[in-house]
Parts: sequence; C-alpha cells; structure tokens
Amino acid sequence: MISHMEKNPSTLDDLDFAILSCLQKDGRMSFTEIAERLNVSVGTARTRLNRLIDDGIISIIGRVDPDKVGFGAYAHIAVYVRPATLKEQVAETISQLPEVSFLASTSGEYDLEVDVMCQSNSHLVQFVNDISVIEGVYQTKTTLYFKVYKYAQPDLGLLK
Amino acid sequence: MISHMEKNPSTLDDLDFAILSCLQKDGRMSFTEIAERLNVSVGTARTRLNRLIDDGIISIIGRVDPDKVGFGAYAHIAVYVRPATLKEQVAETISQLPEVSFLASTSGEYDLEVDVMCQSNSHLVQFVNDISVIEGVYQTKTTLYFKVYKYAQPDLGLLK
DNA sequence: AATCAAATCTGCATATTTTGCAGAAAATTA
DNA sequence: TAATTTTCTGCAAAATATGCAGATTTGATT
Repeated sequence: MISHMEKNPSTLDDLDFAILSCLQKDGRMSFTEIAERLNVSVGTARTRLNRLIDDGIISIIGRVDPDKVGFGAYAHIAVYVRPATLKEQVAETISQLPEVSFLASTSGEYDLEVDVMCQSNSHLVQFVNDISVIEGVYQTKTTLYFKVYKYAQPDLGLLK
Repeated sequence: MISHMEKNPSTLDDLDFAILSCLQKDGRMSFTEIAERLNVSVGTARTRLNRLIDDGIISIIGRVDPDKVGFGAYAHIAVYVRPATLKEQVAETISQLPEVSFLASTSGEYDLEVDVMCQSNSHLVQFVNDISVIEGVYQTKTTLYFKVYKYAQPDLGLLK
C-alpha cells in the first residue's frame, strides 16, 4: 500500500502543466486568475498548485538580479575532487555556504559545479580560497559571468 | 530632470532588503504577512514590493524541478565564438531558443555559457547540433548535470 | 459489466487579502 | 524656513483565499 504517491512526470496531466506554465510566467498569479484562464474552479486550481509546490515539482522563488542588488561578482567555479569518493561529502559542505546559488555534480572534466554570488572580486577570491581548503578539493577553476543575457525557465511545451 | 530613477544598490534600504529576503523564502508571501513581519503598513509593503518587481530587482518565478517534470537532460554548454565580434549576435540567437534556461558571457576560456533543459539525451544532441551551426559558433563543450544539490538564492545578509 | 473505495472536483459561505485613494508625515530642494 | 516632492498610513470597497460538504470521476476488484 502506498500512502503518498510521489509525483513523477507520468503522473502530471495537462492541467498540471498548464498551471506550471502560468506560474513560470508570474509566480504571484492568483488561484482565481489561474482558474479562469484554465476553466476550472478555484478550488481545483488551488489543490493542484499547492500539491505541485508540496511535491517540489515547482518552487516559487524570488530571484534577485545580482548586479542591481549589489553582488558585483557572479561566478562559476569548477571543482575537481580527489579522491572521487569524497564528492558527496564535499558537495554537502559547499552547499551550506551562503554565497552558493547553484551546486551540481557533472559528467565532465571536473566533478562539481558551483555558482556563487559575491559582493566583490575580493570576496570571491576569499570564497575560492575557502573552498580550496575543504578536504577532497583538489583543484578549482573560476570563471566570471560578465553579462547575463537570459535567466528564464524552459518552455514546458517541449515536453508535449 | 530624471523622471524615473533606476534602482541601483545604493538606493535599496534595509526595508527593501528585508522584503527581498521574504520573497526569496516564499515568492507567494502576501503583502499582509510581509507587512506584519516587518512592522510596516500593508500599503508600504505593497508599494515597495511592486517597485522592486517593476525595476527588475527581483523576479518572482516558478522554477520547475527538471527531473520531476520530465527534462531528462539538464546540461551546461560552453560555447566558443570566432570571430569574437559575433558574440552579441550569437547570444541573441541562442537566447531565443526555448530549451535555454541560462545564458551569459564569461571571462574564461570560452565565450558564452548556455544552460539547457532537454527532454532526453537525443534531444540534447539535437540542440547542440542546432547551435553548432549558428554563424560564429566555433566550438562547443557539453557537460551534463547529474545531480543538483542546491538551487537557491544567495544570502542577502552577505551585502550588509 | 457492476460494485466499491479512493481521489478529485465544484460551489458556496466566511474569512482574509488586496486595491484605490486621500490625508498625514517625512525627506528633499531652493 | 518654506515649498515641493516623495513616502507612508489607514480606511472602505472589491477581490481573493479558505474550509467544507456533496457530487463526480477514476481505478481496482470481482
């Protein structure tokens, strides 16, 4: 017996996708407006949307513009872990750091990718120094993001 | 005479930062709740928040979990542009593609970084082929994201 | 195919939130 | 200091969210 079915792609129907699309456009769209656009009752829109959020299918987040808010150094750091067995542990440590906005393990030449927002170049240098001394971090390569052209959500229509 | 003052870091006060913090935690937090937490009137919270959004300082977006929603291939593509003068033009073209969730110019070895969400590996291959034939794209290097450990917003407290 | 159980949807009444606006307070400028 | 602009507050009206009971649909089992 399964008490709570975890959502996976196959359990998302057209209505779910339509709600996700609405939220991608405007994370503060009201239940009422979503319901009207999709021709369902407010209750339905609310139930679905709340479940999508609870199940972690979508997160409604406020994303600050790093420049406008004062993060002068937005960067990408490639992290090489040796021995490779320490990867999870290193990831755990790095994910705690407040500057980190994105952290993932990768298939490529390096093992972990860390995106960070720092106040200034010197703060960034400090940050890179800090992660360089974590046990298991063998090497790092830092790349600055100069100009962000797009920061959006992929078109869910691609999944149809 | 300046009719509309563009916001820059120095014009954001403590209340603005406090509102941004609330929205980073929950993009759907109501004006009322924000007002109560910060001990200001609802009208003030509303005016500030709307202005922060209008000025592009923060965007409230629904971010879907690529795995759960059916994007089986989440990847990072390093793009080398030759001649370098075509960079803006290439960026413009790539930013139109629906798979692209992030696009920025960088300081490093490569010129542009493109993050994409594709349905499958074959869709990703197709995508990489498509951008490889764009005029000015000299070379690409694709790295898959295997596991995302963190996808959050940086701590605004770092700016204090 | 019929039945039952579980899940989902709808619509309504109530509670809460948002919106528009006018006047008070604060900040800015001359 | 006075004038001007900007920001804040509080109130009433409109819009929205919430809780819930009953209807509908879906899915599993026989």
